[in-house]
Amino acid sequence: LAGLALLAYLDVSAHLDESMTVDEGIEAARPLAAEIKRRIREEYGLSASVGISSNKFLAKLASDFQKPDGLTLIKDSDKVAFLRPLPVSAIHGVGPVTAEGLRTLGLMTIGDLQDTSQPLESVAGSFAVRLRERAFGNDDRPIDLSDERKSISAEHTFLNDTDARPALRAALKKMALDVAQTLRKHGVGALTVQVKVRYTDFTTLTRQVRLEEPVTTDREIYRIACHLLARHQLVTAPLRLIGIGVSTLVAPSQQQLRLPI
DNA sequence: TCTGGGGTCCTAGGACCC
DNA sequence: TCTGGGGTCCTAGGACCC
Repeated sequence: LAGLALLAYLDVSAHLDESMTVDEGIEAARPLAAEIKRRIREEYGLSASVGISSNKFLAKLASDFQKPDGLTLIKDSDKVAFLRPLPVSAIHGVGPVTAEGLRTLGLMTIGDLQDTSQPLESVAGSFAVRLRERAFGNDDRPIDLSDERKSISAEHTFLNDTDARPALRAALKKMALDVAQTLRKHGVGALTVQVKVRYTDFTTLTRQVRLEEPVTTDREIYRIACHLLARHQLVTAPLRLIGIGVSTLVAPSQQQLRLPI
């Protein structure tokens, strides 16, 4: 049976008494969390892990803490100590590359991050500022309620690497159709079309083009994808993967406005 | 995870404009 | 003709997340 994981954030701060301290507010949310867990079990027969804290970063960390069926609170007064022993990779946004970069600076745990005065820009770029904030449990990201899509894509990895044109065309047509259907579902067109290829040695290239008018149909997307592949001569060796993506999503009927002069 | 698929965000260089 | 600087758009690639 396949697993399915869902994550949701709930901002209940507006329902708390103004006079409460942050820690009192976190504690006050406990009955609500217990009720949510109870109803998920009752209505869906599923367990859920809930984390309660003062921001999204800590709430997610808390929900991961006691994985199956947990309910974890991280109080503001405890957060710095709670974070100290955790590896830097526990911070959302720190993957293998950043973790290795931090390791070369001698920084393995979040506690190391709290204690260091070294500049972190060399390994984390503009993320360095947020990285230091997270190390102390600070995070001011709001809950994002918009469901706006920035891009839509489809890709296919072949069982056996291929440069056979019929196989590539068939894959491109299917992906163009998938992308066009998603565009239609969201009621948008795309001003940018991208192709992606990956070769046997895992080298991956992308090429894109910016259009004057948004595309909406699978035929247009397919045609532009073929054009990009040809123009940049991307199919000179067998492909392991081929993909199509669209971005710069706009209203489909958008017309170029002309000023009457 | 010797590597699947669909996303977001960031960076850096070049073109182009003022 | 070369000199500056700043801003925006486009393109390509990479890190990261789920």
